[in-house]
Amino acid sequence: MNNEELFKKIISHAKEYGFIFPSSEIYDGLSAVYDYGQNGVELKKNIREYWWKAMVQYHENIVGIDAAIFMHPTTWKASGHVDAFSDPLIDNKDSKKRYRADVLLEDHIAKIEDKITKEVEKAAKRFGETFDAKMFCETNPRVVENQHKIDDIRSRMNEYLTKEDFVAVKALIEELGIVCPVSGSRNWTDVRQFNLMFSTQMGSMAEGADTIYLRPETAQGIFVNFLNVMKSSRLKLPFGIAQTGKAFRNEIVARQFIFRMREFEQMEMQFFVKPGDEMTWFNYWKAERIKWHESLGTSPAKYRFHDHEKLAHYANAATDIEFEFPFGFKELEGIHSRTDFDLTAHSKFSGKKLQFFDTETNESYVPYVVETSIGLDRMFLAIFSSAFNEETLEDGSIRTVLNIPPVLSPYKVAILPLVKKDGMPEKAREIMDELKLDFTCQYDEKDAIGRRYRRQDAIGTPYCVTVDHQTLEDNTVTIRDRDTMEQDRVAIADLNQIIAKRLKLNQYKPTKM
RNA sequence: GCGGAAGUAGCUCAUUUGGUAGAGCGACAGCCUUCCAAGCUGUAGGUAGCGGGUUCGAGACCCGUCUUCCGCUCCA
Repeated sequence: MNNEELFKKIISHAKEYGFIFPSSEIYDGLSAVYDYGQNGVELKKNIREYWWKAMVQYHENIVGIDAAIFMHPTTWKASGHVDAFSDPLIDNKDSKKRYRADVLLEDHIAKIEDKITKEVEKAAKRFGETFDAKMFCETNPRVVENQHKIDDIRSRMNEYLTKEDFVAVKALIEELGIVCPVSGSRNWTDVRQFNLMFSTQMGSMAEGADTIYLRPETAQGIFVNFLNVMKSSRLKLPFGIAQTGKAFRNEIVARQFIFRMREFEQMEMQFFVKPGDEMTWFNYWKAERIKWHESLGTSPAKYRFHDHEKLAHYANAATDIEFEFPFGFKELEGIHSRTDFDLTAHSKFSGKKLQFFDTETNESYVPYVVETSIGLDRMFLAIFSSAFNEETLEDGSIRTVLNIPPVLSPYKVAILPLVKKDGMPEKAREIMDELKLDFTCQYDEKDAIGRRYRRQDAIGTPYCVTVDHQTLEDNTVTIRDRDTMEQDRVAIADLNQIIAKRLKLNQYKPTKM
């Protein structure tokens, strides 16, 4: 089976067993938007909790917040998102090059301006010292005409861009006969507003309402709360602020199932450090995060670092943790040394002093930031796709099983009466009522026992507790392990403790800072 | 955005050149069953992705559109 087939199987398994459904499927779905089903929501929640514990609960100097998705519009000016992610773009179909439509028009204007300049220079030479450039420009018919052209183009361009009338922008480009500098052709696509950020209006009146963006990353919610948290928590550098939550990006091409979605969930931690210490912490978190991934038991060969050579405007070091998805190694998590870029920018735009006062040196300074940022949906896909297995058993039959790390499994225990008589269902219900207080449990009495085991395998339940005839005599049950299919006989009274102990096995423990 | 492939029941797929839409599995109800999906009986579930065209008649042919997957591109 090749990877493409495997990926298709994984996607249909996700749907068939209630992990992930296409959004609004009864209306044909919505491109690159997905809903988590009854089992998916549990797995996703467990991943989030596993991360949260590793970050917040296990580190005394890391706290969490939950910032709103809506933020003050100036946030995105300070962060650089407004400038970086909002342009009218047009592609040349022949050269496949993409241009900003306004830049193409400005270049065209510049060419006309060149013509005027040359005209003026020529005249200046001719008339010598008596030459009055201003008078010349106002009276020379060719210059006047070109100047009119420029004014016309510029005013129309500004009008169309303000109105976001991109059809008119394209028409203008075609009317002016602008060609692609690379291919020299006029074979243009439509002008499209490339705006990575989703926008909406705050205030129900259309007039006077402010444009509000849905956050394209959760990190800014942490930066704008830096002062609040520092002042209310008594934390000293180095310390971290963690957050999980939805972010939104209007990707041009959103693909590969839940790998690249327009609405997605991030798990981010911004670690504030003393300037100069950032590389030490960058390396600490690099090692720590890979350790976290490996604690989940997926083969280390599926992970690798990818150091950035070209750095973003805010970073002085950056690496990705890449995971081998069915469609190849792709970014799963980013670890970035963001310097003081964000706090300095917010300081400038807000006028607030976003600094830490170091009582050891009696100095105030803007902390540097080391960020770990992981896509929750991507982590879900990483876990789900590597857990999906079709095993060939000794008798040649095939078992479809999700080898999800037990700590992350949607259901921890299934309680199954061997047969639906002799009081076994009642006994099983009794056990279930106890266990469900601590673990997510499923009860199933329908069909043959073997089939019920396979049903649990398919959703990744690590333990099946079976009530049989012996149970009725001595209050013991069998507990079946999903991965080995082996069974142990244990006392009902010990079940809770045994399961709890097994779930804790190999769990992540942080390295001392 | 460009190119390729696909879309019939929850799933996998039939429906010979156009002639009133079917099976297996699954689900549900019941029977039978002492341990790894294969026993028996019954029930439910589809205006064939959607829209239009050709035709006496379209799941099938044509056009459009939507969605998904793959490659390129883009993004990070």
